[in-house]
Amino acid sequence: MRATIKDLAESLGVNVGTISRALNDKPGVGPELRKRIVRKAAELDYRPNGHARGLVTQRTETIGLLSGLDTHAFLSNPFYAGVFAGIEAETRERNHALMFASAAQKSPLSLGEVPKFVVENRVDGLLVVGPVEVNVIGALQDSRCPFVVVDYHPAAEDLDTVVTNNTRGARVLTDHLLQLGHRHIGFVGGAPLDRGSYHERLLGYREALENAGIAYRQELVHGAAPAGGCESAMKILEAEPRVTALVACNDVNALAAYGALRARGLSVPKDVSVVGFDDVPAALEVWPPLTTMRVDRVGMGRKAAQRLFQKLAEGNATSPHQIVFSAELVVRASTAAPRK
Amino acid sequence: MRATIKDLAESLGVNVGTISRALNDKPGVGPELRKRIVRKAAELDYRPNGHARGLVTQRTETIGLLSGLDTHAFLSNPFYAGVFAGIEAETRERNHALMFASAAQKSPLSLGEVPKFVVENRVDGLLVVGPVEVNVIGALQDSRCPFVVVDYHPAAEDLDTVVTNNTRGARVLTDHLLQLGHRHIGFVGGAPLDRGSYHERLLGYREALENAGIAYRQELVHGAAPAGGCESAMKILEAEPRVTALVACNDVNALAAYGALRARGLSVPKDVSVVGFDDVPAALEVWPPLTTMRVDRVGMGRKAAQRLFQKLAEGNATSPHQIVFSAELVVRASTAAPRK
DNA sequence: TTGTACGCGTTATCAA
DNA sequence: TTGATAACGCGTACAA
Repeated sequence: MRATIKDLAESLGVNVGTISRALNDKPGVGPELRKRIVRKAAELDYRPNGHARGLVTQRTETIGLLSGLDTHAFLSNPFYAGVFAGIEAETRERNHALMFASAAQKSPLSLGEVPKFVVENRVDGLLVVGPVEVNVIGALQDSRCPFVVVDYHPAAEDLDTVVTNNTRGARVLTDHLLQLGHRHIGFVGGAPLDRGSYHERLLGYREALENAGIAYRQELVHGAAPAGGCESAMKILEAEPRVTALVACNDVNALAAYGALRARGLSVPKDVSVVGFDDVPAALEVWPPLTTMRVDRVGMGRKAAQRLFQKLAEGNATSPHQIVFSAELVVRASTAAPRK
Repeated sequence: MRATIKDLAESLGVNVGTISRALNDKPGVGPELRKRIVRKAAELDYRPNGHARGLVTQRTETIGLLSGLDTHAFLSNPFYAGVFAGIEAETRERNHALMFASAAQKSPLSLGEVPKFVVENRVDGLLVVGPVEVNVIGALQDSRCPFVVVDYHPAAEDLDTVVTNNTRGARVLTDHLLQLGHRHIGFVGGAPLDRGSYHERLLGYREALENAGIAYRQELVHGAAPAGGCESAMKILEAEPRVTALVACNDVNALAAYGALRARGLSVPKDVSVVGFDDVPAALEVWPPLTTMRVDRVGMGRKAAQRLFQKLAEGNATSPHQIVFSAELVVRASTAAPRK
């Protein structure tokens, strides 16, 4: 059994209150006694019990990370893995612990329930990563637990968010293809496509087309299942064989589309150019290396955590910030002028 | 402010003890009163405070996940992502929360410090995933916090572990190459290579070679940095241009080796066959699809969590179990007979 | 069946 | 500067 503050007090013949003050660097303890207490604490390997402390201070020094996606899908996506890593780094540096939970579709959380660790007051604040059901956002607001949303910005909600400029990014990518001379350009989607980042990227694709005077065609847009880029690309090529370029909602789906093209005997970029989004490590390892938008995913995670800590310090009363990260076009070998 | 058990008691005119019994399904409450209490609790949205409960029960209904690697490296590896997902699923189904921390090289944890959430009694048990410093294992044993190690088995320690049969797997892979007729086979390593899974895979590679009467050559083995498969493959090919096959310590490094081969104008599998380990999703998406060992990583995570819960139930006194998962050879298009 | 009261390990507010 | 003691919110023996 680990030593408690009481053991420490008894072994030194002083009061527990004094121990507490000494170890928490509060005034009101003689320098000599303080020395003795600190030494004895190290000797007994005393560590304050988190629950007891949390009970009285109402702070847990813990923050929660809530994924909008199913856990496996979340972690398999290098983008989210980077955000997670950034959050973890910032959290660790501030001496806070990190809890994880997922509010995926089918889970009770998606019905507007708040994660266990929130209702039980075991986290000081929450980082919501990725598209979550709107119910969840509502429940969170009711819970009065400070939170910041990363990579998602529900329309018409005034929240603290950290997002990428998705629409602009997709427009830049599509413009790149248009400038190369492409006219028949498909969009390989992801799930969900009706909201969140992929939706915004679809919007950017559409904007770029319309600016170029090219009609938006529903049948050139496909994708609902997570990591279903291969299937989506297949469907697009069936619907319109003249397609010479594909904009994918992210790198993972872009690389999956490579497979579909290979299966049809089409080569990248000679027959079809492909662009992705996120610049995941694999984008550089495949052949041909993928043209994509680079996003500072670790930085986004860090920034979101920083904002959350700021809210915690300021008492959750500050007006919401919307922080936008810009993505940067990285041209590689997966894009070229269309054939002939 | 969230309602406490006291609020609930007062609003019903009964005692807090009765409330506690009613809500925890303990005997000693009349069915009628119990009904009223349950209804009122729902009405006030009462949830017991985790700290207060943890303080008295000495259980937190939380388990910790400790990564042996740096967080980014950990999450970027689909193998570990799968283990994480399995752990999360099992944990969630048992109504426990999950905390995450990393005991990477440079962190104070690696010097034998135990994670904050362990010393503060905020987790009931711990899952250690991947190769950790031996100091950490020692500290954990001293802490008397029940734990299970996944994908790592320190030599000469009698621990609860869940691992893959790495040596056998690498032998199977190498035998596959030998049967195809390869004689000059390199090994693309990873970090760490002196212990843990990659070390065991190296052993299996070595065993297979020696069984086939082929001398083990130090210069055909390279790799220390994480995800340094490209660089390692380069060095091996420089050291011995006659190499016709590469065994990689995992799929991620195998795919990185593809890049090195492309850079030298070598084609897979015509010039050089490549095999990986883990069967990550990308192994199927690249060209050519990778011959590899399939590992049930989600199952390993689940199993480890199950074992941990079993230990918690049985009071940590049971003798350690070593659970070994077998990997399965998946032959795809990245392997063929050597040229000529 | 219900109520009382103690204790879990801290921090914080008083007195001394 | 130090000590005593009351919270914090809950579970649980024990008494009624």
